Amino acid sequence: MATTSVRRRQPASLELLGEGVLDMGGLDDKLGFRLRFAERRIFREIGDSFQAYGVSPLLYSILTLLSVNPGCRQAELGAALGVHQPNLVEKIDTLVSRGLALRTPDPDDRRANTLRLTDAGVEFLAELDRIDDEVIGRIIERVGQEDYATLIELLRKLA
Amino acid sequence: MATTSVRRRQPASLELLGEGVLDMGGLDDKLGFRLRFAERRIFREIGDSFQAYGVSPLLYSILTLLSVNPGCRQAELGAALGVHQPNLVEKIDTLVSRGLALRTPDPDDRRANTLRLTDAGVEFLAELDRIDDEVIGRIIERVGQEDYATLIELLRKLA
DNA sequence: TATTGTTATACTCTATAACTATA
DNA sequence: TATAGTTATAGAGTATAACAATA
Repeated sequence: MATTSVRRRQPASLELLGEGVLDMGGLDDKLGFRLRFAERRIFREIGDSFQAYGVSPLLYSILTLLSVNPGCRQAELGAALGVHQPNLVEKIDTLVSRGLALRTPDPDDRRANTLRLTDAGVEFLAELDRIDDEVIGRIIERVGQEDYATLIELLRKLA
Repeated sequence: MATTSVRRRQPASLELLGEGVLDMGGLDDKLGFRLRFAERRIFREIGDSFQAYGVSPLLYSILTLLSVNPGCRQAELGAALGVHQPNLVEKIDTLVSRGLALRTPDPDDRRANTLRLTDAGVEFLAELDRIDDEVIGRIIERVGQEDYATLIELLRKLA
């Protein structure tokens, strides 16, 4: 056990190290730590690709669900994504103000809104899907098709 | 303690649904989505258990590294954890103000501080470790020892 | 010049209480 | 009473620029 600190210089780009600087004390074998690192890595890859379009991973997932569930309500969207309603309002506002989605009062229940993509939204999502496919393709290339599928299966089992 | 009827005025715990409400349009087969769900689930389990101690998963990881690397610098800690230095300052402040860690000027380099746990910090971490073991034990029980190990291995490969 | 720690700032995601207008 | 959406607010975690002291 190290009684004095290991003198390592280099601050260096955070994303490249993570480990190798200090004794990780078993931390790097823990599920929480590995999940955090993996999520950051993947979200950075996807997020960087989406950044030019002003879209976060969450916004992309909202667009995806709206495209498959036209006319759904905000409450349903929030439940499906695991996002609290108050946090969804601003996201929908963004999509509406950018002309990508419509928020229409539900005639059957005047408390509710129904959501759907505009034509511009459909087109926009198609472009994002193309980019997402590229990114995922690179990831699969890196870890292999089989491990990729196993990983998704295990993550599903976990949560 | 929850035997009395708990009045649920709120959206009925988002964490239990996630899917099953809408057509997920393949979103639930995507790595980013699954990582987000899994990380939230695990961090909630760990975070809930730590909440009574006023400790977040990140703070726990800091305590762990300090215990194994006494005398390390803030820059080293940040690099090992993938946390930018400005974001680390407040965390260290917290630990110091709670009497769990010491921030001592490095006599060899007067720009730097060296960090180490106090006796109270060591004791505190031991208690947190005990709780963490319990939580991880439950998770392993849920997914099985083999899948748990595979998952960590694949996450490491991914990031 | 470069690095350590720091301040300030901002953005994303998440969380809860409380309001409104309906139901 | 309960629900759908909203407002306001708060807390994590993460990101960059810039500064003082030191190397």
